[in-house]
Amino acid sequence: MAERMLTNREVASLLRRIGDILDILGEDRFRVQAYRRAADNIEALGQDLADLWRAGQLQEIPGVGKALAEKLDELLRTGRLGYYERLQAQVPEGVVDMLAIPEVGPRTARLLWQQAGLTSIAEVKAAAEAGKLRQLPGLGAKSEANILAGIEALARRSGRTPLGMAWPLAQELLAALRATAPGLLRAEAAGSLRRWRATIGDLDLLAAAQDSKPVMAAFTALPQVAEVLLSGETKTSVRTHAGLQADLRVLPPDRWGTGLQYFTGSQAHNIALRELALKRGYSLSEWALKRPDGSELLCAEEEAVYSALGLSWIPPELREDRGEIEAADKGTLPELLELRDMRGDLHAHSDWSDGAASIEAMAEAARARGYAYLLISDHSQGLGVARGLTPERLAAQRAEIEQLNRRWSDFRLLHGVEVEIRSDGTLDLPDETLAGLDIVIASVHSGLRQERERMTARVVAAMRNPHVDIIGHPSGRLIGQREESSVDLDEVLKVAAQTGTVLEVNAHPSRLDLDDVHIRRAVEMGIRLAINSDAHNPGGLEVMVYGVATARRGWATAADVVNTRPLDEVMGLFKA
DNA sequence: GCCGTTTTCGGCCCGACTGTTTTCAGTCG
Repeated sequence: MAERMLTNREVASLLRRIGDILDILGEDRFRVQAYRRAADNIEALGQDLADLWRAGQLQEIPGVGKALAEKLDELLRTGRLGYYERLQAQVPEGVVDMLAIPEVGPRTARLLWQQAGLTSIAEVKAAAEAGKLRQLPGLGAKSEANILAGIEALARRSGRTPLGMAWPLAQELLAALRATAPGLLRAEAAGSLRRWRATIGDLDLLAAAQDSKPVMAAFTALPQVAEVLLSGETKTSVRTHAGLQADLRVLPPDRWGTGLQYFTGSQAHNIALRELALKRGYSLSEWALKRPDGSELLCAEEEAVYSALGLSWIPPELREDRGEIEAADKGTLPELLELRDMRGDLHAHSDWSDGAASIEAMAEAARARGYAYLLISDHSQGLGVARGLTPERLAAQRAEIEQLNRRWSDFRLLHGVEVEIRSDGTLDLPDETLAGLDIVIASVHSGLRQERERMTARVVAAMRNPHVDIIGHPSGRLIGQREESSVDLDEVLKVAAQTGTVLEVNAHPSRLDLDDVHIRRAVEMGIRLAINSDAHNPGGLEVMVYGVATARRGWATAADVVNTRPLDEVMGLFKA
């Protein structure tokens, strides 16, 4: 067995790398796609690939057949893959890296390598600057400039943008477009924004108008636009001053349904849906459902697209080709959780620790949202930077909360704490203190770089403490800033299923932790979730919408989430 | 490479846009 079991992500990235090399070598594109598809599905597992391997169930993963199962077996058994190593010997690493340059695909990378002898992005840049690329067959001065611009964009780009930053930007662009574009009938965000993915590549916007030209003109004239990247009759791409790329597609209103369906994606969902359409006698594109005789079935609404294919409408959050089409076909899609199902928030801070507002202000903000309860869960003593609370200050805080609770008949403050899970796995407050609180969240904030076994043991120890009710932001990731800790979430889920510990879906857009993939696995395992804002000021409660969307991406229903329940049920749940 | 209520062989989504082309290849989503 390998010294250290490879993570799903590491395996997926190796498979993608194989796909890239095969692509550059000019292999059959469906073989290339097979590696990429398998990589996606392994990343979407939510449980350790190694577990499936031990159970002999690798081929149950969609897109993994006999050949890939054999390769995965070798990889998991030995930590190496001979096939990959032989491929690596054929194409220099720097050539594979060139695929990351916008405008450079497999054919161009191969051309740059074999015809010009370039083997790294740096060499391509130097050659472009020296005007040597334009001499290559099929490339001209414009291509050379585009490649150079692509390399610069690559260096500038910091990867995908967190949902919490992209969403407001998209709304701003849409509002500006609605205000200025002549003849605009509808305009909405599509793409990964509409699917509420945790991170966004480009902003995908869709508009309906009889005449696209004035809409395109208004779009490129928006003050947010820094540069027009490409513009055609139905599609325009721009770079905004914020650095994000935004794509606008314009369609006539009677084709809005197929257009929105197409532009929402995901690509994998669209491919699977279009394959199904072919089986059911249609060719599906953004323009229409086309019958074999060439006649078109136009769909002004998205529901009509799915129903024409015999499917129930699929919520955008589920459109990742992870079984949603089969479920829609059988009529077994889950009734997803809605924002309005949320009756309270079980993670909020006040100015007793590192929050910015009084308990009273936080309570009134929660009441204004229509909540029936709010858990005040300030940090514990060990987190010095957050002015964490000692047992004595917690007792004083309890008195204030009891005082405030006399005020309302329709709302209740709950008293809790977000207790530190210390490096050795012990908790930062004594059991007798924890026993006196309504709900205890246990979280890791320090020692995040511990190795996997120790980190996992810490969290598991906390879960086994009978006073701990919820594990806060279980993976510790900060999107775009910090990878998740080394904690073995697979093990955490297994223990949660035993102990009944609730796992948090931290709704802050920089966390979204648990992520969608592990939420889905938790739901399958019957683990209860709490979707919490982790608010540090009254406005912070508003991030709940991101947490709900992430839970929806994990196929969660209201029944899976404890803070959809009324106060008495919640209290009963945590007392037990 | 995978996959199968039309197939175990022969399929594998579909279209927009650009650049370098005289009709199409490459890239992207």
